Amino acid sequence: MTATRPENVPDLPTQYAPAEVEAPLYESWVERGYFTADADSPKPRFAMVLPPPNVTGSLHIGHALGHTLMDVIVRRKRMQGFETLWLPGMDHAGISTQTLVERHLAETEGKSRHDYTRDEFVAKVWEWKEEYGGQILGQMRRLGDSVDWTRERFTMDAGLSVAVRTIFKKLYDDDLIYRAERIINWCPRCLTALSDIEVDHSEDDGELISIRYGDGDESIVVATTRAETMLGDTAVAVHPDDERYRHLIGKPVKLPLTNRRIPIVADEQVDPTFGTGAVKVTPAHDPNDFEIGQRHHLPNVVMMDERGNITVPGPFEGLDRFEARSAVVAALREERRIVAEKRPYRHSVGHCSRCETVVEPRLSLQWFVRVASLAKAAGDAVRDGRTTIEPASLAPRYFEWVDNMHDWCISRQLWWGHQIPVWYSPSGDDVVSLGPGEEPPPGWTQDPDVLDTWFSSALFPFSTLGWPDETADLKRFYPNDVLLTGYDILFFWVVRMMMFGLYAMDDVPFHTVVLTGLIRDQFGRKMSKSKGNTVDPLDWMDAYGTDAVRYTMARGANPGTDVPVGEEWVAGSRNFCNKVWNATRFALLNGATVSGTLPRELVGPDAWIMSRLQTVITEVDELYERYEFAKAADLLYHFAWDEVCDWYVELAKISLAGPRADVTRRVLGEVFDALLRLLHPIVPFVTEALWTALTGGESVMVAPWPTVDPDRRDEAAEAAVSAVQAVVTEVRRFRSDQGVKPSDSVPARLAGPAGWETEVRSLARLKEPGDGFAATASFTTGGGVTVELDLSVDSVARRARLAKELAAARKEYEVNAAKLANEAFVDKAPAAVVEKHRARLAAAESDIARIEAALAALPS
RNA sequence: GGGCGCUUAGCUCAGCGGGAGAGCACUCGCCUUACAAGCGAGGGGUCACUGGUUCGAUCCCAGUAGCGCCCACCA
Repeated sequence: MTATRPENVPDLPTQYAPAEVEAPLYESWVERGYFTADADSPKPRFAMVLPPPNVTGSLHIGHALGHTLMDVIVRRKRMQGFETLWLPGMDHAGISTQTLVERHLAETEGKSRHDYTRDEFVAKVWEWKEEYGGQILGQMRRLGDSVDWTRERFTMDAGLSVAVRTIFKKLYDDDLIYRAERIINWCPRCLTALSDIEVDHSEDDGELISIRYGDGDESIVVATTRAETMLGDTAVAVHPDDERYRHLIGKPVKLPLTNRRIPIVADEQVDPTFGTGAVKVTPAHDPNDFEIGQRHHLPNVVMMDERGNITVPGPFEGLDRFEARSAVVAALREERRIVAEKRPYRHSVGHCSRCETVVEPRLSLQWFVRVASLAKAAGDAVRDGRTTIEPASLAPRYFEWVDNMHDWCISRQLWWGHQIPVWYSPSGDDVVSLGPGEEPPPGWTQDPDVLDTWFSSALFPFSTLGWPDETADLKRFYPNDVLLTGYDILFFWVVRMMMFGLYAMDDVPFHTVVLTGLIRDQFGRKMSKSKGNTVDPLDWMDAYGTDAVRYTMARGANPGTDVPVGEEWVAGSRNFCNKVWNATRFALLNGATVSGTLPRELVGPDAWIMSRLQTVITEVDELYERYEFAKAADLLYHFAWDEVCDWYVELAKISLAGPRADVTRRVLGEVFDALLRLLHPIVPFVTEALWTALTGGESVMVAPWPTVDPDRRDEAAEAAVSAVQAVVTEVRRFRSDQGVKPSDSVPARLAGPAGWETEVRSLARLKEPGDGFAATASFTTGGGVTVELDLSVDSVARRARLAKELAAARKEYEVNAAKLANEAFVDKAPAAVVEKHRARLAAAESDIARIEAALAALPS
């Protein structure tokens, strides 16, 4: 701060205060329209899909990761001159929202959904949405998301509803949607069907009960984990080649606890090696049994209602499925029909992904998407490279899913959602699907069910752009360029967008799928409420600033891998922001400027840092193109801190006091201008505050992305500074070993590195030898620079250091000597490698000589 | 049962054929006039184990032992 303070320089505090800086910036960006895409712009375009958060949601740490990375991508593209569109939206989230509003109504009005008509209830949900929904949108602003708010959409809004009806009718007319009675996953608590992927499987403790059906020679033992479903058995199946049971095939057997007799059938599906090799068949309550039932024309006996209560008349009627299980087992035990019981028996059990209730396979009339052709197309698009998955290692997961996909159950027994656009004639015999604006004949009634939430989410990449209308946006921004999302919703969403995008638009919805990992805690553990290790990103933003949170996210994001985060890391990121703040503050206080010509020829540190900058720009670009966020963040961190702050700023302090001060002021301006622009996508707020202060420009957001100037590369300058760094570090090590205080300036004589003596003296705190200088200590650096100092030496410390260096040098010598003594190595290794080891051997040799001489010269 | 991946410094992770790296943590010394949210210096690793390929392996191959994730209709 010794330099004269330039006029009109903003007065920056010595500590970065995020709360004061961030708040006004975001709204000013929005007001100035920086986020708004222009469909008519002549610029190349870049479009990205935002995974629409649930209307019920609030920003969690996973969003913080995804949104940060997406914002990094889109901010860089914008600076690179692309017309960027990042379209925000929300998902109506059928089951979650309905459940939440039901709970809300119970609490506030003491009423249940059934106290209202369907229309009234849906109106209540909309009221709730207006009042409480969309919290996350404000939080996205806080995080800095540069989304185009003028195009915000909601999956239940009018336009998207038109898209849903349009594609439904198209699929229906193409025979790709059908209604059928199938075994589906049913949640007895949510009272709705679920798709396969809305069921989570876990290994639970159950029981395996072996039951004797029939008596005497014609009896047969079956094993089951669900004893209660025997009330719905309509057969026993065995493998056709199983000698043990061949004589029983086709014969009836009496079903215990009932008056029914059921046939013993032969079916290939039975595994003769499992249990007794005989299996009870309950076609209405098990998907496998249903298939067996179809093949053998067995009746479907439904023995349970939609809540999981037994409906078979008799002693078990009215019991729920779990009560019935023990009651049935007890009754069978009474009749001495239990042959074996294994408890606990661990087996896979499906749970509702929403409420964890054990899912009940249930025979039910539902709507399905026939996925075979759609999934094939989705797979082919990735196979032939029209869409690429980053990282490629996650592509097998995608293929595994699209190649083995079951038909998708899309009907849900809910009120909140897109009602299925199908109408039935009064007799129920005729069915019609109607597109938008089409009216059903009088007296026809609409199917009461709604569509799976993911049905409308799957349309997001084009429904939000106006489809089915041929809008300017749709022509301009479809297909999108990038979709970034967590690998956990690859199946839920990515695959379905691929299917519907290819079907409706005849083109992929996006060219690149970038998959991120999941957030974990600082010990790499999954975050969960039960572990108590969850974090709220907003708390961290309050404590350390948004940029610190964003930087932490970017720094952890290696492609496709999980991202551990911890509070100390956020603090470290905050420190980095503060470092950049103060370094820029230094530049400002010393008159850094971006105006005026930068001389073609630079010398000294100015030439060096400009050369390094070119390399950094090149490397950062390469990393971003490969979605290597962690490495880009790390590279910029080290360039900013280690090179710009620790060396260039210190060297600039020297030139600012000399004749080249004006050039250095200009280079300082150039370097910080570029550095702030390079950092902006990751840490938009602090860079905006600093960049506008430094340059007086409008906004770093719309400043061009730095490009490489090859003429600024200067290998000689880089080599010179490397040599200076080596000498300075050696002198500092010597001082530290010798216990010299940092503030003590030691008289010293040195020659070299040529032309850099002033810099070395300054950085190593060595002063010119005055009258009466006595060289009481000296050493020669690895680079051959001899430094003589007026200093009394602690021989013990010095000897310890030299001994350590000598050991290292000797080891280096031996390793290289051994290699070079190996004829096979010299023969077969590339010449350059051999040469390198020769050079290392020579260096080690001279180091040994130098260190031994220094040791010998030490007083004993 | 299928598929994918991991094991590198105390912790979390990069590196992936020719000299073991980062952040945090740790030790010592410093309020050196941008920054103590800082500065300087330092310590710390038979790169899970066993074989193989190679002139050369943390890196490639095989096996072993742990750990993790995803998918699947095993009663």
